[in-house]
Amino acid sequence: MQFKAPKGTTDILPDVARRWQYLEHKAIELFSIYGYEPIVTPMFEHTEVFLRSIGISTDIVQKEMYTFADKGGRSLTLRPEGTAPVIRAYVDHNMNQLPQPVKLYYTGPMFRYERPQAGRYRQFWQMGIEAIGSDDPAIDAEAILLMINYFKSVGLKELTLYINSMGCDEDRPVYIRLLKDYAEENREKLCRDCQKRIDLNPLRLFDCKEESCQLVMKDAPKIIDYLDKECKAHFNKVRQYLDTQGIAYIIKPELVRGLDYYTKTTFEVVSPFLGAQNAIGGGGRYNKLVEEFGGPPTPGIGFAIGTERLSIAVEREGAFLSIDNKMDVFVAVPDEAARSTAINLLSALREAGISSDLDYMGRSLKGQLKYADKRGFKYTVFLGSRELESGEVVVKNMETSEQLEVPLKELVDKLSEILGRPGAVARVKGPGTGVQG
RNA sequence: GUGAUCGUAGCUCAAUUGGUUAGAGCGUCGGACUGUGGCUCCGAAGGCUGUGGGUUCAAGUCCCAUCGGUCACCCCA
Repeated sequence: MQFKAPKGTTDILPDVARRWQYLEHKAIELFSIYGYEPIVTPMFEHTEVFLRSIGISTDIVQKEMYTFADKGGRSLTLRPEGTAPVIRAYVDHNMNQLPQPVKLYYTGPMFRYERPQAGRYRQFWQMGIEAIGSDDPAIDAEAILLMINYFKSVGLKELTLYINSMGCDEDRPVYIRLLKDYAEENREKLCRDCQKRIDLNPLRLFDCKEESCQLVMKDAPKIIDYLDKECKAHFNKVRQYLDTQGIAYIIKPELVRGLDYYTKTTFEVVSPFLGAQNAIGGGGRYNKLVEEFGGPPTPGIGFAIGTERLSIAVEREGAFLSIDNKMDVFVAVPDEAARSTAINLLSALREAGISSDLDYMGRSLKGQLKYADKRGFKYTVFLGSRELESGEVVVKNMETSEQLEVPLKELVDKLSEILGRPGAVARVKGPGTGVQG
C-alpha cells in the first residue's frame, strides 16, 4: 500500500456511501417540500469571504482554514462552512430582486484543518439550508422544525434540541460589557484559559469544564436576561411557535455558536450516540451578514447538518436495516457459444430497468453461480447453447432454488412481472420530469 | 496547536525472557468426474512486521525520530 488518503480524510466505501446517498435523498426530498431550492457554490472562495463573515477572532479563521495562493497570486480558501458562500452568491446575483424570502439548500464537502477525532474530519460533508430575506420568527421555528423532522424521518429518536438567542447589535454590546465586568470581578477564581477568554471571547467563559469556573459562571449574567425589547419578543415568538408545534427544546444560555455572524436565534441538536463531538446539526439567524457582503440590509437564517455524524447516529440507532442493495438478475453463461446472445439479453434487461450483470472473469458455470450468490442476486438466468436451441431459458430463484423455463422472447416481460416492475414501455419517461420509477 | 494510546497479510488477531524460512481465522481465487450457488473438504495467491535511523552476534519484539490511526482538549457539523 503506497498511498493513503490524507490525514483527516477518508474514502467512503460502498456500504457507507449507500447510506449517505439515502440520507441525502431524504434531505433533498424534505427540503423541497419546505420550499427550498438547490444551489451549488464553488468549493473554494476568496479568503476574504470567510474572514469577513465568520470573524477574524474565531477558531475557524484563526487556525482551521485551508488557505492557499493560486498561480495568479490570489488568496483562496477551501470553504470551511456553507453559509458564507451562499450569502456571497445571494449578493453576487442580486437575489434580493427575487421574491423574498429566498430559500436555498446545499450539500457537499467542507474543509477545516483540525486534529481528527471521532466525528471530526478535515473534509466533512454538510447538508444545509438558508432562508434569506425574512426576520419573521415563524421562519426560525420553521427551520428548527425542518431539521427536527428530517432527523425523525431518517429514524432518529433520541435527540436534544438546544436553543438560545444571541441578541443583536443593540443589546449584545451592553451584555458583553456586563459579562466582562462580572468576570473581571471574579478573575482570580477563574482558570488560566478563562482569564484569557475574558478579553478574547467572553461568551466562551460558559463552556469551561473546570468546576471552579462553572461555579463562578453559574451566577454570571445570561444573555437571555439582557435581550432588548425586540430580540426578547422575537425569541418568545420562536418559542411560542415551537411550543405550538409540540417541539421539545432546552434553552441553553451558554449556547454560543463559534461564528461571529449569528444574531438572535441560535440552535443545535445533539445525539447521545456520538462521542465528544455530538452535535449533528446547528444553525441560527444572521441578520447582518448580507450587508457584510455589500448587499442591502437583509435578515436570514439557516442551519447545517453534519452528514457523517448523522450517519453514525442513525446507524447506532439501527435505522439503516432496510436498505435493499440486491441485484435483480445474473445471466449465467455455461458456454462461449451463447455469450453474445447473453450480452444482448443483458442490454434488454437493463433497458427495462432490471439491474443485471454477467461474468467477466472467465469463471466456470459453478464459479458463476458462486459469484451470483455472493453478490446477492435475486435471480439467475441460464443461457447456453442448449437454451439457444430450444428458445427456452431457465430462470432460478436464488433464495428458494426454484427453477422455471421461460421463452427467451418473453423473458424481459416475465422478469419485469416477477420483480414487480413496470414494463419497459411504461417506465420510459420524457426528460426533465424528475420522476423516478 | 496540546495530551494519551496504538501501528504485523484485504479484515480481525498470533508470534515463548530479543534467537533460525513471521502464523491462524475470515475474505479472495481455484479444485472435489463432464451445465447450477449457499454446507463441508482440499489447495493457492497475498506481509522488505507504517517509514527512517540506532543498540545487539541477532529485532516484529529494545531506544530515538517521523508518518499515520484512534480518543480527548480547544472548537465545531
